[in-house]
Amino acid sequence: MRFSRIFIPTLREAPADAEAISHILMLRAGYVRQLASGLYIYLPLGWKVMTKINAIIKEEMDAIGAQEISMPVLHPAEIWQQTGRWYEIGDEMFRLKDRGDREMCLGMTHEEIMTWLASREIRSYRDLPQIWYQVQTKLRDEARPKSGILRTREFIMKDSYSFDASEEGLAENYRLHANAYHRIYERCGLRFMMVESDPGMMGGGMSHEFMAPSPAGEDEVALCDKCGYSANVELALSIPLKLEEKDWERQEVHTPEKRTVQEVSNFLKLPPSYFIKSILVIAEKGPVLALVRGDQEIHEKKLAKVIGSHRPAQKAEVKEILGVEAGFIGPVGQKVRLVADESLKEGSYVSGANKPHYHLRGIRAGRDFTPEWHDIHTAKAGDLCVKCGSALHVERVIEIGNIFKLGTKYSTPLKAFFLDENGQEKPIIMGSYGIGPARIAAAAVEQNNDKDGIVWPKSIAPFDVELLPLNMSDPKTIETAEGLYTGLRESGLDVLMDDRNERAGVKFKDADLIGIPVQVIIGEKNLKEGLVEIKDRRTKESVKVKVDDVIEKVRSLP
RNA sequence: CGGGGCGUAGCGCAGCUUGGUAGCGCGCACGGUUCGGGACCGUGAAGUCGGAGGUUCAAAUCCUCUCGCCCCGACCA
Repeated sequence: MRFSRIFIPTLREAPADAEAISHILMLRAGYVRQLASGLYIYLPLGWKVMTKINAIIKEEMDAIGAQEISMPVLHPAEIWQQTGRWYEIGDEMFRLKDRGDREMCLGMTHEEIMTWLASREIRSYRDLPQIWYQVQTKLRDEARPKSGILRTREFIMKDSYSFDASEEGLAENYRLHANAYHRIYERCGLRFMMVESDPGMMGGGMSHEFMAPSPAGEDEVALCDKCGYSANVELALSIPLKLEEKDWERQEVHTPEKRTVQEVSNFLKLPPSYFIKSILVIAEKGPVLALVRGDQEIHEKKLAKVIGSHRPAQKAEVKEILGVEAGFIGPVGQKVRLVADESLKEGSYVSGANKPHYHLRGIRAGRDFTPEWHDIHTAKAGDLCVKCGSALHVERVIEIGNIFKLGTKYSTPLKAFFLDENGQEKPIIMGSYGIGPARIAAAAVEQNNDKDGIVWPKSIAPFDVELLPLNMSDPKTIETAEGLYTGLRESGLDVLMDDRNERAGVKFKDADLIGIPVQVIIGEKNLKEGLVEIKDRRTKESVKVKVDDVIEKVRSLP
């Protein structure tokens, strides 16, 4: 492709509302433009990248026997009502009515529709297993779209669904998908990891997420270098560091106006870890007092798994329910439901005395209060691994894919049954598996850039090579560039030639911004000796080679 | 949904406090000089100042409402 004929609107300055590096660079380099919040246009370069990523995904899906199909984006409400998700999912689902006043929605995922298809077409164990997939647009009315194409309201997703007669079959398809995903991300040149994750509203059993480390990510994972334990912090288990045992008598201490753990900690000259943080929340079934060690944070999702959805209590509610103002509350003597983090099982602690301006020192679980025990603290760096006991670290990541074992969550309500060898009717056992190609692209940019722009991994770069004839008024330069342009293309490479009548500096700047991995620089002086320069975008190192050797040299690059 | 910020030419911004003919840089068009890391000179086109209402002789500027976008949080198949 000739630069003069492809639309690449590069910008010298980034639009002020872009913050994430990938967002800034993709705007500046002319890959994408924003239509509205969470809605993006892919320009020619951006779409080429997406096409390459999708091609890799499709190859690997086909390789595990998955079959590509295509489903509508517009769905009748009825099917979603049958699984209950029509009611469970809130504002995130785009809903509308057709001219006949029938309720419809825009597809945010396709478990329902895939299962509907299976329910009509699959009758026998002989029809199983199946893997169906599509690369198709999803719509979700996100509460807060952000970071350019990382979180949008409309996005392309590769979603696949497995259908099996047995749990063993599901396990095999789950494993096949995990392997395929590894290959996909490797081929896309990403640093990534697979971690345990919370199935959330997808339901079903096991699930894993594929995560690309990046400060731009929205998730955090806890990792153990020693044994390989890795999990989203939403469910990561960890053991907070043990405390030196205190041999306190149970005793009230006067703590005037000292309310927060930090204030009392400073006042009593005791580390926060010797305190019990008591937080009152209001769940659907009533108030719950949640307890964690003073140096820990409660993880809302972990707590929600125990007590259901909940909200923090307001100050007036604390006074009314616990009989004491916030700041001096504690578990001892309270009648409300107590849910405590397991790290509090042992040891002697300080908590609020349920009496204004007093705290209680020397309280022990089991003797002074009896809570339900759960892991409700947020795993943090330095905590110990529950599997091997060595220190965990925590990393910020971009979620680039996930895999779920669904079991019969969708097949049962949608009556997707098959007859087994014995003529018994059974629900199909399902899995679902998603990849966001735009997130792969964004993660690739987040992980591969420098002060001058993007440095694409070779496999997903919009072009393989960029030719830079520097002086377009020099006939010899043009002749050489045209020759190489034809030759490189004939050798199977995708070539961008900057044939614009621009100064060298402009071409260099744009080439670095756009980030094509290999640059072939055709300058007048080198040409007099029959040489051109081949430059690596990542290292900025270049070698001079004879014009005749360029094609072979470029093709031999890793 | 809660908190914060911002809407002035394609992009980046100034002007608003203290109301009085809408500006700067980049980009864009044309002419000339230049030509290996975002050139220079000259000429020029381009803006309902997000929108509506109000105050005023007069509103980008003051007031009210509203829409949009970004960030933090909540939420997130």
